Amino acid sequence: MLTLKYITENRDEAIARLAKKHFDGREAIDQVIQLDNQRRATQLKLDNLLAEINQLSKQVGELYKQGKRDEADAIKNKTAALKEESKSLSANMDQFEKGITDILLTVPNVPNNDVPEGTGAEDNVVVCMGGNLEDLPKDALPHWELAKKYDLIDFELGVKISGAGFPVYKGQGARLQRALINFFLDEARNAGYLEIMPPTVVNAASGYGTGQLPDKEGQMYHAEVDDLYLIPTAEVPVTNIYRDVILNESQLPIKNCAYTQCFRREAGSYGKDVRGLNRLHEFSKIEIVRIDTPEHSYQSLDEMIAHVESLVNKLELPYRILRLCGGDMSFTSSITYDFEVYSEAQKRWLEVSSVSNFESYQANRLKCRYKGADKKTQLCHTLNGSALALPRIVAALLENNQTPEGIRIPKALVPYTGFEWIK
RNA sequence: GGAGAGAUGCUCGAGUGGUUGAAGAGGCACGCCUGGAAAGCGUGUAUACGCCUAAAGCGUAUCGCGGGUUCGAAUCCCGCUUUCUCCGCCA
Repeated sequence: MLTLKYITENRDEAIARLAKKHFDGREAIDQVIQLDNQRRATQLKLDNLLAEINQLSKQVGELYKQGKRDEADAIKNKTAALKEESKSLSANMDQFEKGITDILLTVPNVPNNDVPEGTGAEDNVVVCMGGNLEDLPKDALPHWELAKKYDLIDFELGVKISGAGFPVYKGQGARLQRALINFFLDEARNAGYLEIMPPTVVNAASGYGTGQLPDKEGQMYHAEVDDLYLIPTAEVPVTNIYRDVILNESQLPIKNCAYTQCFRREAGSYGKDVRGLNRLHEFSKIEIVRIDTPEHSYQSLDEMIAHVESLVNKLELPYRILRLCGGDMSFTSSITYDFEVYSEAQKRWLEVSSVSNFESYQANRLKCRYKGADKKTQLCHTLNGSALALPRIVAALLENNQTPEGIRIPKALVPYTGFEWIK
């Protein structure tokens, strides 16, 4: 969430920047400012009152030591009234603070100035294109047909075991999954990321830390008996490593990567978007996460984009990079770049990665701070990106590399798959 | 799942009702000393919020978390979380 300090000191700027996300922040921000004023006034009163009580209590101790019981009892009566007052002031404080937090949780992050104006996907800006668009024969098959033809993925079997959106990978299909996971992890490690294997279920505090709760509650699977959530991305457990942590500036930037299965309920999805591998309830993803200083976080973002770009290049996939417009960005992001690969057989672009800088928005909820050379403690910037999500990469690989002889595996991947062709 | 014992600052560790934000030791930082280093000596070493234009300073809160008792709680009581030991179960 945005910091109270930013909102109270930059009211007009915050409102103007939020407008780019098509969020009308006027009411929320003015309410926050008003509650903050009440909070300050109340704290001043409360602090003074508590100081008085502390003073009197010390006197009581002294008087008892000196044996002056009557004087001590007189002061005791005095503090009783003060204490009643402090209780009600303290209750007010809690209310003001809760009110402020509740509102701040509903206010999205302010977008970076480079974020383009726009309301939806059609307004995103293509900043870069790469790779070669393959010429496929007219009878080219979509990946769900190829998966069946070569017996790589069994969607119906998944329905039987779990439900729609839980495919079963078999034979070369399963080996391709494992190969991609290892390939992506090795590439990340070579780029300096520390490999993490985190839990795939998290508690509510972690959900709040990265912002999945409360606003995306319905998108996560929830194990109610134990009040645990299945993670929608490794971002959640990995970023929460740094919850309530004060780092030293010399540790930054922190670079972590993790492979996990990801679980998404995808309530409300339908149609061609969910065909085959395009949208699943469970899928594999390698995530890269960085914690950095405000001064360096945009260089980190560039490095992350370059890393993801190197992956799609090595996989020989045609791709484009989009800078998302204000209307298409996520709630918590300050700036987001999407990677899409082209699926020749489906004639559409498939999103395979999303790389974002959250600036201090996530860090503020996480209380992830660092101490610089000047001994000052301040909020970190957090960033993350997929590097990469498997299903749509698999879809594009199968579709774009289909030939009459079988499906060709890109060179970079062969050492991992152990086979050059899917036949 | 059952029984018992713990949880104190960067770390170790003292503290069982009254200037205890917290002894002592270690670590770390800075300074002195030294040709240089070690040793030694000195100083400093949490976070959040508030007051103040700001700094300095002051106030409040924080000894796993949340509540309670009390004029006053790290210390007493209740609930929760978590760690360890033993028993049970188990990949």
